[in-house]
Amino acid sequence: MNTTAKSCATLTKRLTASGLRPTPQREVVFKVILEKRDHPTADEIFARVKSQMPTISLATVYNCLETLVQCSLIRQVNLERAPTRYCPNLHQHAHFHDEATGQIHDVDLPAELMTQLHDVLPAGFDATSVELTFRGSAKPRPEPVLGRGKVDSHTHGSN
Amino acid sequence: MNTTAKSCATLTKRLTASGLRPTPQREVVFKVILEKRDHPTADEIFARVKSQMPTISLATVYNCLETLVQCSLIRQVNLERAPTRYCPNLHQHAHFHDEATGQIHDVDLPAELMTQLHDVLPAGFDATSVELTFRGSAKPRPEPVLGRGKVDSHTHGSN
DNA sequence: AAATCTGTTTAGAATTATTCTAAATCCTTG
DNA sequence: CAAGGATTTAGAATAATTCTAAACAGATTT
Repeated sequence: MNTTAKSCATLTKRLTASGLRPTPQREVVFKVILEKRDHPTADEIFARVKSQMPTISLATVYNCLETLVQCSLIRQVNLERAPTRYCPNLHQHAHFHDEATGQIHDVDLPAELMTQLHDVLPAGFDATSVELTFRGSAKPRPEPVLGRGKVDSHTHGSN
Repeated sequence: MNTTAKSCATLTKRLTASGLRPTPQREVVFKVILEKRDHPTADEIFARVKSQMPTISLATVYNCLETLVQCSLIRQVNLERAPTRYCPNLHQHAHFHDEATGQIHDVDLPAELMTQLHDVLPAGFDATSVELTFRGSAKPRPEPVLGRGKVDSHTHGSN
């Protein structure tokens, strides 16, 4: 079973579980996001999708994205005052926004740190989600990975 | 020296340090944000400011806010797809966004945790700022403060 | 198969926060 | 006082997103 088929199965499962239909539009939007593992805006996704399905409308892309987010198949990333971006990486991770290049990098968050983050909340505060964003600049690294932490490999959990 | 006079002095100092002028508009916008320590939008600030200075324009409020943010006199808070909010609390803190009420609460972040956050970044990644936002719901607490952490008192550093 | 029903897609209009523009005004300094 | 740069202002412009209402699709019932 290849990745596309697998993710398509996941999509169908999640959608039907919520009483929603696995439409061709939803499939292609999801596929496009998984394919190129960056953090595209709705417009960029629209452009990529149109080459495969020229009749799709921007409104549909927005609809599909909302659905996919609701089904926890993708994540939404809100930066500054910029258009929303979408992220296929479902692992717990933070975002590093390189202000020089505009690029967004995923940064792994150790489970231990997540625990500590939640412990920072006073009693009575129940967080359903945490968003952590760094802003700054990243030096280009000639070597693969040599840091203290590591940049997430963007895998879409196979579970 | 009362708080208003003090913060006004800070404002003047910071502005002139950047070659900017301490105008009445900038003063009143800053004052209004310090007065009611919530997280107002530009529109809300505009409304509050207009009662004191009826001739001010919304564009000016936006201009002033941008200036104040640049001088690190206030902080900008970006939530979801909602209008930008502004925050007078300059302590290192996170935000808790109560989805039920729409309210935003400041949450203190221990310096120790900040260090750990920065340590999560791979080498070559230099963060100039960190934004941490929790989303969820907060149970109303009848008692003052009883949590593990504590809700920030919103003070505007007197240094 | 026709009729129905619900969910989905679509194009385009509408909304809305924010930024831009260009003119008027205000300070500061010569 | 005149000149010059910064600031304010009203209103227009922009741009991301949402809304609307009609068309469509696919499953289910008759």
